[in-house]
Amino acid sequence: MAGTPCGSVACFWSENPYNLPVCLWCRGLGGTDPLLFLCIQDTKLMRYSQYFLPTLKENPADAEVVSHQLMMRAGMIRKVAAGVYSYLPFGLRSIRKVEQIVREEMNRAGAIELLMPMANPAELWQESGRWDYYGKELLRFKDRHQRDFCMGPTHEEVVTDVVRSFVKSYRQLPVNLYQIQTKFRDEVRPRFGLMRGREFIMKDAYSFDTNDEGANESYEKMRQAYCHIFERCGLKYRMVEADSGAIGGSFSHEFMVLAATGEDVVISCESCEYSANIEKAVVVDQGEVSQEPMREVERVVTEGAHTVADVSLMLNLDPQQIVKTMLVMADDQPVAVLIRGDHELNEAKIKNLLGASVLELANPEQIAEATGGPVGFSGPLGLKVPIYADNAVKYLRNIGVGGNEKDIHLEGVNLERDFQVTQFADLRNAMEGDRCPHCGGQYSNTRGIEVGHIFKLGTKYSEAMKATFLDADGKANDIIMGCYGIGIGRTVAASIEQNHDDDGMIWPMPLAPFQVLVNMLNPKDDAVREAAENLYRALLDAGVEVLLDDRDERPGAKFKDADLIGIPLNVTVGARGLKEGQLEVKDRATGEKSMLPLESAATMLQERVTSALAGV
RNA sequence: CGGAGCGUAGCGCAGCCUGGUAGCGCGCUUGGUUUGGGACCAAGAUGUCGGAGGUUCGAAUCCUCUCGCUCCGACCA
Repeated sequence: MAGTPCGSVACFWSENPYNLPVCLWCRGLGGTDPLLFLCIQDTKLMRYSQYFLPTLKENPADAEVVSHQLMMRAGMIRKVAAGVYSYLPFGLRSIRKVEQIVREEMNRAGAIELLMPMANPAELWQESGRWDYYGKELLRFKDRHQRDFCMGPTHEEVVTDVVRSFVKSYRQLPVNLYQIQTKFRDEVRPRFGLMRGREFIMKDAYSFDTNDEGANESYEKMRQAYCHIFERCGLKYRMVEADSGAIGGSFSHEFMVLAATGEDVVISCESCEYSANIEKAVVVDQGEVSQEPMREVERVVTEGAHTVADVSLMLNLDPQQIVKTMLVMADDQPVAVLIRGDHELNEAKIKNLLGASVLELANPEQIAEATGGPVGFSGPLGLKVPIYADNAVKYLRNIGVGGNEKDIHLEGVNLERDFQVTQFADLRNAMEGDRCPHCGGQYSNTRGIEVGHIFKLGTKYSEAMKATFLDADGKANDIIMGCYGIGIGRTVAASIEQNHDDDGMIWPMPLAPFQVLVNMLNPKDDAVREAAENLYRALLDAGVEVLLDDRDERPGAKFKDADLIGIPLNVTVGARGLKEGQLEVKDRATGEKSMLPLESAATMLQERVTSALAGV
């Protein structure tokens, strides 16, 4: 279709039958820069036959979750190593959409973009103490001079170093710096494609304030920006209270995209707005001490009974009447934790209660040493280690517990009379049906994918790294920090987890790699070809991101690919509709089909794109 | 790091137990017929069977080591 180049500098163009300029590089129509005579249309105008969008009919063997499978099948990503991916053109477009939304909202919230290096010198990490603390997740390497480096898994050190070297006065604060950058965390077990990779794109922002009030304000701004971001992405999400974990700091919220396949459990109140990560969700201490008369302690042989379920059967007691004794090592010190049989221990809560930096379940040797008995038969009687108990335990009478010797449990055991507890606390996971601490409503469970996390850090890093400012009185103070992350790739993956069906992905308009797919059903039919090309041009002129499927494939194959790649609006240009002067539009999400008159199709499609973006 | 499993054509897999010609489906190439929901016919191309060593006349197959990958667990923003 393209003519012969004339050889002059300007002649990257030629003419086609429609009298439109054709770029000789990409063979697309129009979209050429009139000054440079170079095609600049790569972002808005695309022909499938010239594009790079290799789809797969079958699911790859190593993809377990839907988002991973579909991203592989739709040619969005390609695995390079465990947890390390190339972003192929179609996938990258969606990544860029998320980045752009994030960038706009961060800028609007007053944050300023910068870019920090992936390779970090060890000195900065030694200064904060995390070189030793971070563990194997930190990918370390040496340069040719044998100097230690690591790949940045997060950038508190680097950004604090930047700020401390330039910020001297309270007049220069507050400031909030962010970047969108590739991180590396050498995860023990990367999985689920982009959901938990080792290398991943993250937006991380860091706020610096002179006082607590300012820091809270910065935090609040970010909280609001995050809400705007996830709303604009068209995702169903919840903001939940979270445990601040290893990063430290005083409070934090997670942003969870709700999806059945989520790795995290979100507890939310059915009656009010309260939502929390299961690690954090408060369990209200309530109940009445049982008035059952105390029985005598009785030894029962419970051969081979290791689990609460086994013991419950053998003792003929409800799991609620059994208390399990779990031995944990808190910074290498053994501690016993009592939990009612039908409850689950919450390790984050006990870790916080003890102020331990490392907490793990005791191994069989440690259990034997602390209790004198084997795993599965631990009990509180006669224990020399501190005993912490969940609140629920204090309301029980005549409980069943382990006997600290093989195949023995005890019945009719009672608090105070038979054993003492060092301290009662909320130590279990919240469950469906528990009471909300704010309004008394009921908890319910949902699953979520953590796509954002905001922390109020305080002075943890500024203190360690001496990032100070002079206040109005000329006195040096530690800068108060906050940090705010968003997993970009994970947000794309989460969107797919939340929006797909058996046929493929269903993009929300704001994240869709293209907004409209024009399916030129039979490219050999002149009328079809011309109508499709014209629509394509018109959509382009209207600023719509459009992919023209001009491949000479069978209709079935093209429809299947269209469903798989999930572009929100699919226009079919075929001989059948053209006879009536109509085009068929299918809404990928609802499957709803409607006919559009040829002349006004582009305008109507543009309106639908615009209103979808506006969230109407 | 503990447990399980898998590496054979671009993708999905069979063959291995019981050693002897490397195979199937999809995809790809060429020609023809087809064209509104993954077409059909014909002809093709594609493999150091993850790597190294060993046993054997002979190894995809048996043995040892090694590398990579996946899943469960532990761990983790």
